[in-house]
Amino acid sequence: MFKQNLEKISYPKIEEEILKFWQENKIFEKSISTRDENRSFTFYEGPPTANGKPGIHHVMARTLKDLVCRYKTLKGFRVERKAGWDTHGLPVEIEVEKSLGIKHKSEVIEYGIEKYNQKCRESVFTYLDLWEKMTTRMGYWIDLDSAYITLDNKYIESVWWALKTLFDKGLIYKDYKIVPQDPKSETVLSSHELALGYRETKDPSVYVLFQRLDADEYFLVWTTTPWTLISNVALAVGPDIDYVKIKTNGKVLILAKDRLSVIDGDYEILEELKGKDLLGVEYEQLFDYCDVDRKAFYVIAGDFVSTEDGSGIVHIAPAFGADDYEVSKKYNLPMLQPVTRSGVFTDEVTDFAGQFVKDADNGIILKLKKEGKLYKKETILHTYPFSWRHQDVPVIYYARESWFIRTTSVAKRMVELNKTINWQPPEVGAGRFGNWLEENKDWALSRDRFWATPLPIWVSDDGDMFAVGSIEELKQGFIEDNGKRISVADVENLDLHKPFVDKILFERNGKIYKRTPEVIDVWFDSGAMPFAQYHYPFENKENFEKKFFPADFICEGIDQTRGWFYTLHAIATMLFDSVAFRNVIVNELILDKNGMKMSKSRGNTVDPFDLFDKYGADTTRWYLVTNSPPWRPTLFDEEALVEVQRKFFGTLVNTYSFFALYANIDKFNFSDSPVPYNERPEIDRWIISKLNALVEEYEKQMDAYDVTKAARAVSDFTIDQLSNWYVRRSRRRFWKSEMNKEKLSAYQTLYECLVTVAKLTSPFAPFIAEEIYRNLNTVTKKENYESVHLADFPSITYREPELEEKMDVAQKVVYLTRAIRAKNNLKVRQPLKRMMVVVEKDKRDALAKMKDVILDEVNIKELVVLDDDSEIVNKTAKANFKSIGPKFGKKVKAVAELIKNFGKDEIRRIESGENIETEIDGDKLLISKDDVEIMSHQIEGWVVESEEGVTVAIDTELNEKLIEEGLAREFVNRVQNMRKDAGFDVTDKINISFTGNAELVKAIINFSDYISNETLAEKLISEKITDGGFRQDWKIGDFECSIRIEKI
RNA sequence: GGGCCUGUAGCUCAGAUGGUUAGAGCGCACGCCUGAUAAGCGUGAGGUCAGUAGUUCAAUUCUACUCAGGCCCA
Repeated sequence: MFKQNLEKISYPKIEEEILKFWQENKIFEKSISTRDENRSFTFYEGPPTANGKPGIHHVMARTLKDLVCRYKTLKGFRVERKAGWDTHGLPVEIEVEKSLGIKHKSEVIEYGIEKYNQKCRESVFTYLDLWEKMTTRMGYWIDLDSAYITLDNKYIESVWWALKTLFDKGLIYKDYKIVPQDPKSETVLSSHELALGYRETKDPSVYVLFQRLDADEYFLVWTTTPWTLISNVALAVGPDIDYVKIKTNGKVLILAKDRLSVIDGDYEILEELKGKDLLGVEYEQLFDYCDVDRKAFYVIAGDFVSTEDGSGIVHIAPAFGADDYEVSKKYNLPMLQPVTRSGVFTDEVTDFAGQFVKDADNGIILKLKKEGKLYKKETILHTYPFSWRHQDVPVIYYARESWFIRTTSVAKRMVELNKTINWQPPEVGAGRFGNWLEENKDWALSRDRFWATPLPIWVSDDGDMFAVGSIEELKQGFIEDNGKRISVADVENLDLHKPFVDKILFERNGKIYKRTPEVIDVWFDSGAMPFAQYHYPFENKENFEKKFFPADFICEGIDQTRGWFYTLHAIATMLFDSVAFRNVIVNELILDKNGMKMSKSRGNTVDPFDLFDKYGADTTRWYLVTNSPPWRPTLFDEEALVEVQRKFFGTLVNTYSFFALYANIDKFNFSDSPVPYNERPEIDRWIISKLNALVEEYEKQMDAYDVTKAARAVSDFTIDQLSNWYVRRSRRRFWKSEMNKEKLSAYQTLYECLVTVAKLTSPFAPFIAEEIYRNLNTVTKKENYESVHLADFPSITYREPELEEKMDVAQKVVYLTRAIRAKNNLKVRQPLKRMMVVVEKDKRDALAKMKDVILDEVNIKELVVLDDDSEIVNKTAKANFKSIGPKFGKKVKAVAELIKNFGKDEIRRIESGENIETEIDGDKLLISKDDVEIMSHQIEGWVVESEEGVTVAIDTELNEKLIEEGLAREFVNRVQNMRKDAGFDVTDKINISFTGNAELVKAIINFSDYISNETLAEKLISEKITDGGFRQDWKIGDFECSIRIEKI
């Protein structure tokens, strides 16, 4: 027996059962182990940080990942996929700091790094349970048991191997760089971290006067960071920019000519000069807190100087700006940095010592004003980065010694390799990611924090250094305990984190080497996952090189462009001169219904678990994939989920239920051999052909990673073709009591459609697909798979394109006919005498063949295919612009008008292939057949409807017989409704008694065979209705009528 | 300020190598159909295809600019 009443079970409940089934029967494991080892499809899981709650956008990314992997499995690939967790880094530390009430980095040291890192380690797994639950519940198949975890020694060892390799290649170096840093955590921010904090803010915008040493003149200089003025060492001008010397308010000022608009009040231009004329001019130090050890305080050239804002003269503070630092190296300028790492002025700056630099702005401006060095002060609104973890803490650009990876040395290669990656959507790869690579800057690798992979570089007092690339090498080091050296090899439970690794020393050539204290950017951890997840090169060397690298497919959110996508790509390029991934789907954000970003503070987030409980994971997954392409921002709308469930899943399940209901009645179990396709009725061949067309389309889209189109195609087929046409049209064949070849063919056909649709649906909605597949296959045992996810992708078995086209025509005619009936208030139950169809010649044959389908569908007795040159067809002509456009150019409009006015005669001539000669503006023109579209819109005296070359007309005249038949149909309809209301089974036989007026009774009697047959009535008696049975009163047309039915 | 994307019906989305009737679903109104369907079908109302300019015989489609939204980068 096929399982029945599927439509009455809740989706979440089915899903729970399927989950149990998968688990108990290890279906996921089998979906890998049963696939050929030599046909691997490699997928990389981007490790989420498990210390935050999973949200709906994670469901989106995971759905995409899962469905591609499941699809590839269907296609016979072996898709091994390991889960992974990102466990290091500042986000983890921030959480721990919060819980410990730590506000500043120094407090961590007081608290104890060992204890602190232990807390970090513990906190990482706070949400792991939730993540695993979500992963399992949504049906995301990934190996959670063998998940890679970035804090594991093995993982770190692989990362160290990578770092040592880069170090030995000379790609890691130490330098000053101006880096954005979070003054609160005293930590350098990576560009991706920095990006999180940009927001609009008000800052002072001040114009400052720098006095020339050689003249009583002033340079007018603009800045939005007054606190950096204390560290000023030079002024930069654009050598080719025009400057002016002006007299205003009794002072002589120098500024760019294009910036004169910043001058308040009247001025007089004294002199015009080029920037290069100013080079070398010395000026008086603005504030004298700091001494310099080199020549400073003069005008230099800077190519970054613009006249878009400010005064065209840029103040240079090498410690606090990237451009500043670059240019200062060129001129060998001193660097003044009277600011601590936490953004506070040092004692040197006596007036502002201990003040946070941004807070000192006002005081500095006041001092300038007092000393007459301020020209004017305004406030500007601009975007400025703030710390992404500490609200209202502005990022400070600061010169720090840092370790860098020389990614610029492979920048070109990265660009080249990127061109071989298939990005979905392509513009992210070519545009966003490509541009980022073009502008590549060296990767700031080090972080002065605690909970991360330690940088494995050991340095001696004289600056000699080496990198350690394995635990084996580390064992050559020692630690000191009470003055005794203990070899690392003898240490139990090695932990490759701080503070332990900091205790390890090496002695080489009589020198002692100590580890540099920094840890590394967590993004290096995740970028190293292709090899680190397999502990390469210490283990799995062969498999890695053969199978696990590079990935065939990855998928993450757009926010990973500069994050994981970049680090994967950069590391793979540097280490293996290869891409890290061949195909990538980039998914966009999920916004709320109103297009707002979802965030905890807005309270508009969606809890995935709620959705799973309410609608099921399948519905959620299907919705996310089909609503809009994943690489477009999705506006999340819960009501649309309801619709998805009703429309697609409802229809699919009902189609299955229909099949199950009748297959059980007929004891169909597919034990007979299949009826050859070419022996099946037309409608069966048609749906099988359509089904195969769907498989083709699906495969094409999936292989192009356009998963939305693939899923939409499945949905359209299921709803429009399978359910609303095939099943509806074929219902009667299933009702028939006797089993014959024709009926067998119907069962086999519908069965095949359901199994195939289940397979195509399975990557997207793995639960319901499993349910349907198993319900079918367990009974028939047609395939030897215990799960749809172990099955093979359907192969193309049968196509009959001409038949598909024919049915298209028939469907079009039916739709038009129904439109006429609707417009003229002619119920479909009322049979009509005749319809006429006018079509183009090449479709006439198709139409004739589809006659029966059409007539049955629209309840009309006769179909006349009309010759379109028949007298009663009225034709009009229309210009074919595609043809006349290129031919007649400017005369198009006149020609079109001419064609529109063609009469019967011209149309006939054109149709017979004759050219029509005409004259416009004195030029002779020839209008040929291709230039004209002939339409047969009207048939004289008939109601018509037409569309794209098909015109349908129906004869609305009724006769007595037709009216009687209409009444009989109405009667059947009432009886059927009663059967349903009475709760009779579809196979129950009944007796009917009825009363009504003479006309109705006559109709019923005349059509009694038809009525009995339709309603499974043994007796159909016109009599006074007595008590008993199930009775209802009806109005049929204008007639009253009472009906009683009883089960026999 | 720069880069990329988006703007089509009240809402969510299709589509168009440039061609004269721009589609679907939801919602609304009316009607139909129902022996699987808490379904389905039809009709109707609803669109200056964001705006402006240009190229062209012809632009919603191509180009430029503008506006609005989003993301990324400064």
